[in-house]
Amino acid sequence: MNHTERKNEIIEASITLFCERGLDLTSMQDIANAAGISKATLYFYFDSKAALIQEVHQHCYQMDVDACNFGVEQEKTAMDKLCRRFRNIISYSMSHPRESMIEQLYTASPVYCGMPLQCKKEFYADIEKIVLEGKENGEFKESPSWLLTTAYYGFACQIYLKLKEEPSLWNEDTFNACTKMLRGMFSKCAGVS
Amino acid sequence: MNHTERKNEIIEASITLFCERGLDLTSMQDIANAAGISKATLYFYFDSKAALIQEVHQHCYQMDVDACNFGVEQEKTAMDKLCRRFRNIISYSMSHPRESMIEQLYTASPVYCGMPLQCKKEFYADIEKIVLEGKENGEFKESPSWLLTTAYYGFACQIYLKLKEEPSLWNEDTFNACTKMLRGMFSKCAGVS
Amino acid sequence: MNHTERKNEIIEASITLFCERGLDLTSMQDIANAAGISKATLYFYFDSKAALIQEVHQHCYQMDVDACNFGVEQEKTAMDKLCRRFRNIISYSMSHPRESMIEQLYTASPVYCGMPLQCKKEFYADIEKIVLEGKENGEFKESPSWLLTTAYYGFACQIYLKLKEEPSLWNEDTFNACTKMLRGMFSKCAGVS
Amino acid sequence: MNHTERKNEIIEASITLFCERGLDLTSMQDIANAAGISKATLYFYFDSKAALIQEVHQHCYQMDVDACNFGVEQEKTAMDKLCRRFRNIISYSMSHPRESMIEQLYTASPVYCGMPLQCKKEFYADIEKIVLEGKENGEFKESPSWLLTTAYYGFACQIYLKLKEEPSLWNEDTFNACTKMLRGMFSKCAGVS
DNA sequence: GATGAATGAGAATTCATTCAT
DNA sequence: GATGAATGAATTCTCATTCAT
Repeated sequence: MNHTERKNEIIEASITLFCERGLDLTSMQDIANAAGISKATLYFYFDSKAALIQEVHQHCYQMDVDACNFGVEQEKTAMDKLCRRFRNIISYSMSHPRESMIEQLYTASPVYCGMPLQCKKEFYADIEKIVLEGKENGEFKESPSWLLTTAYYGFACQIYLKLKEEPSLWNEDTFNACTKMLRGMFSKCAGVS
Repeated sequence: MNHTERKNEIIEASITLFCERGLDLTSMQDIANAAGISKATLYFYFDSKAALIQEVHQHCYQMDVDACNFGVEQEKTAMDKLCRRFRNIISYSMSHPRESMIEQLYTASPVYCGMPLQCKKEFYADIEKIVLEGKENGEFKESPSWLLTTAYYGFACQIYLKLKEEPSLWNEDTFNACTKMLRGMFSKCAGVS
Repeated sequence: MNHTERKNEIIEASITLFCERGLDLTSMQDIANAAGISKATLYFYFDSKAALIQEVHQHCYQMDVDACNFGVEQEKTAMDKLCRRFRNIISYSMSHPRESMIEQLYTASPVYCGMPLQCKKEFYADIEKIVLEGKENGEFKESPSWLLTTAYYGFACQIYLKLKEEPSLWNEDTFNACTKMLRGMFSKCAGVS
Repeated sequence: MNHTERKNEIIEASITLFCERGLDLTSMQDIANAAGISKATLYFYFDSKAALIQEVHQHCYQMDVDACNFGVEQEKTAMDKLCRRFRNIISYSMSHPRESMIEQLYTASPVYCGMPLQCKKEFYADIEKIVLEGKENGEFKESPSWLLTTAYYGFACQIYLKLKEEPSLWNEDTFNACTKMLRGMFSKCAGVS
């Protein structure tokens, strides 16, 4: 096993433990044990616990960002892109509950992540790009783009949290109901009643 | 100072520290120091750190629930109730950032709160009641009530997180834009385009 | 046993261990064991190892300063004062070898004591006062007072180190030979040959 | 670079680090980094940290011994030899502060050097030889030769320590004042007043 | 010759909790 | 009610040393 492989193994073990006990209550000893190496060896791969957490989060975050963008560009309308992206978010999160949780743990920690939204920059940028596109071509409401972006993000995250607790709710009907709500939120004509 | 007053003082000190360092990295000694009492005395008021965290969260959660429901019943339509409730959420959170953060910290912790959504039961119940009312009287979409409830909750939470980082964004225009989006999400006629 | 007594007990235990193994190779665990308390209790009395070392050194240094000055003021001539002081230095060091060694260990450490001579300020000041007195009343050489002071201090310290390794050398004859040398070093009339 | 050159490079790096952090708080890793080699390679050149310290000290000590004896034999009187030696000591120490400090660190350590004076054998022997010569030919006092030797050594060492902190004090006047004191200490006729 | 990888032992320090006073 | 004193267990991190390659 080479350096990178061993490092990934440690990251994998860390992810599992962090999800079970949280970042702070998981000790380096716990991680070393789970990875089948000594504590000292753990420090050979990561300079400190903070550095390990950083890398673990980066690993999970990057997977998430990539998964969410998959196939989005091929959709034609901005609305279709948002919906595709939504499906990606949920699919990825449902199939990677541990990685998703790492992101939540990291984001929630006042110690490791001071600015919750700052540390999700790429996410916000990717969504906002679609929002701006939708506003420019007249698909979307006149609402400020930060608001549309934030609303979309909150919608998606919360739906995921719900589905995580009751996975059986995730099916094509649910997805359709979600897109209907997204259209209501974003489409120019909607909500003026 | 009587028992309850002193207890509240400890809770206040805890809230501040928990926000700065997180639940796990704040020690009982830190709290005792901040409250101006000895560590041993702290244990006179709270059986354990877990119990203290529990009470601190309960304190914050209850304030939040009460603040969010304020005046909601007096609104006529379900939509108006949701909007009123939304304004309450944001107003309360903006004026009580520490208490709001405690809720986030608690909810995010896999140790103290296993089921994130379960520990927000009242919240969900209160929202769902309005949602059901709206569906019954034909105001709202046919979407499953759990979805409407979840979407509303995610929308509100995320908007707050954004406003927390940029408080100047919170004004009447923003509120109007939010209600427009909420109508789009919930109103029967919207988003069918 | 009250706080101060227990603290002194810890200092005593520390002195012994530091002499045997040096400052850095004596662990807080070693000290706790020797003092018959737990490591955590040790930290109740001293904030850190550095603080403990500081206090241990201060304790030893103060004893030394006091012992060396004993009876010096009652001597008439500056030369007699220097000789009396010399006898004090040797007597104290011979009867307190551990405390003397602590001073050497501390002074020699680039970590704990950056400026060796600075941390012996009182010593130098006490000697220099006598030197200046001797120069003013014409007893001593015209040599710079820093030189006389330094020479005296070096002389005394090294004699002690020798006597420590061969204690049987310390007797009245030796003392007389020493005073003869001191007179040679300091007296105006001497060394001009 | 051959074996010896590389070894000397390691010794050089060690000297610098030992002076900054002391013997015990300098790690083999620190030294390897400073020498630009891996920790494992370091063990190719030195069997253990103790062996490295031993060699580093020996290196510094030998330089010191050689420098101090330079030209001494060519002086005629024992007194001139002592003075020449004194100048050598100070000159060497001032131009090799790191090497001098290594000797102090080593001598002060109860772990590496149990008998401080024993480990300076050559020094003592070299000085005592001159002292005996001076006593035999009637130049020096009748004082025991160990005392004269020790006094000389202490005088020289302490003057150096002072000059190290204030190098500007070292000039020809100071040297003359020192020789005057040495004469006072050693010359038969002096200090009998 | 050189080094990446590994580790057992141990370092300083902290923590939640207890209890006699 | 309040606290000084105490501690076992755990935490992060380091160190000298080894060995297969």
